[in-house]
Amino acid sequence: MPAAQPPASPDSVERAEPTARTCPDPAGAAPHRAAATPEPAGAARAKGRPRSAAADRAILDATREALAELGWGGLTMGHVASRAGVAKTTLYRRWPSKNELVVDAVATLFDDLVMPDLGSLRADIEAVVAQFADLLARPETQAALLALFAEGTRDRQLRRRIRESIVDPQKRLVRQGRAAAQARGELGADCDADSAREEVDIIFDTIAGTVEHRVLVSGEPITPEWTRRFTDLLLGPLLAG
Amino acid sequence: MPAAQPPASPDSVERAEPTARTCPDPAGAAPHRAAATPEPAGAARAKGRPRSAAADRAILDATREALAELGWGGLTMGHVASRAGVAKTTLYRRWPSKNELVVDAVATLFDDLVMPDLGSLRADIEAVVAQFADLLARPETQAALLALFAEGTRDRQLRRRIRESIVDPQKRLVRQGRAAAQARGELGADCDADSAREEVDIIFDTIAGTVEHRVLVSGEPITPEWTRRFTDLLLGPLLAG
DNA sequence: CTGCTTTCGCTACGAGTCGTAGCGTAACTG
DNA sequence: CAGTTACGCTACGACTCGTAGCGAAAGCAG
Repeated sequence: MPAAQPPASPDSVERAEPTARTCPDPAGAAPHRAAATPEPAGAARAKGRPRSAAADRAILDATREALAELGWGGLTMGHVASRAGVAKTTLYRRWPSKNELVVDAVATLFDDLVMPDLGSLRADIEAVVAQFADLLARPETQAALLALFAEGTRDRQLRRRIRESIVDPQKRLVRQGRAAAQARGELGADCDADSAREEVDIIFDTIAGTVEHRVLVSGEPITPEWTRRFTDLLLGPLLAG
Repeated sequence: MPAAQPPASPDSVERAEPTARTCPDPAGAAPHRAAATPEPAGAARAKGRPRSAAADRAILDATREALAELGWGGLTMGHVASRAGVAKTTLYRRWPSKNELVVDAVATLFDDLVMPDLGSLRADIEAVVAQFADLLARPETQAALLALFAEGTRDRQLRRRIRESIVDPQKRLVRQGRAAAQARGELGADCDADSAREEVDIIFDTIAGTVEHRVLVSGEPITPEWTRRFTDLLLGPLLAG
């Protein structure tokens, strides 16, 4: 017996303002295709009915909600579609699979992290660690992050997408913190660009990896006391070098 | 049309020596049951046909092979069963789901990690990091570890099982390294037990989390140069404190 | 206004997996 | 011997996947 789909009032997301462009892939969701079209880039082709920006937002919101409620394993494309008031085919027109959809849905959560510049390197590090811990405490993040990383170990394309959308942008926090500390005189100037980038990478992997492991694997909370001890670990050689 | 199962010679794993006890759960695979049986523990009830230890090994081996070839998402219970030359029901009699099966299949891989005692804390740390990096380079480990951690964020029972079988046992490496360094005089004696345990925890989370993040998320290799710099990070406050 | 193009909601489909049940048989104990 | 448990095998309903086809809607060029 068919008719599994509820009425769901299909007009609920139609006819909305086409303002915010959180659109995942304006030129088609096929990044693995190697420039088959003649025109190189840009050239916003406005032919035919445009894609509903409201549907984009409804889908991404529904994805985050479903992640929080059902977790990674419970999240299905059909579920997201009906929750967003959208047909399943509409999802597949924009994202090739669950993985890419969740990357876009979760990436925005990480944009809220900021480098506060509190006047000392220690205070800045502790503040960022606390922010990251709060982010990892959210159910959407918990459900999505490690599962995405796991999928990324098998799918190079996906891993690249995760890095570009979620991981690498956060390295700005380390760079900003270093710059602020250098301006204060807490840290010396960079010797050369390569060495500086390697140091940023190692500090980033250490902070991100350690906090993730503490929260998501060991399952223990990030207390101010823990943050202080962890910051001790980072500050020792940093201030010395 | 049925007959999807190949002949597979069902006797291939039957009639084998019941020696090695890598058996996952001798008292039944229901750890969530709260001691319903009258007898408290032990009391090896040997009634009826005993479970085939050879089947246990065949299943765990097949699980590791399938993980390496197909990854976490490609691993199905039916696939493991036919690869092990065993009925699917036999799997479900021992493990309630894929998650628990993979925990047992992967746990043994981590037992190979050893604390070498090379004469200095730095050499010991670098050796353990290199071992861990090698372990994380194996496809079975890559496919399983992060996926298990991800599932564990939703399933408390599973997370406990992961910690008890895979994660926590490796803390011995940190304890052994500390003890060796203390014997050499590189480190001072412990003040109290609580403080020592917290320090072991934080060092463990830092090493495990950072190396995992570097290899599995950033996807960059663990070079001797990287290991040296990372060890610098750990040694600074350790030797000072 | 009339075509032309693309998106949309909806339905339907084959393929695959899940976890369970039932059956007859095998293995081991007392 | 009877009693008990594990095993291989088959079959099942429920579910998800990703795709195809349809008619209708929403834009743009003329």
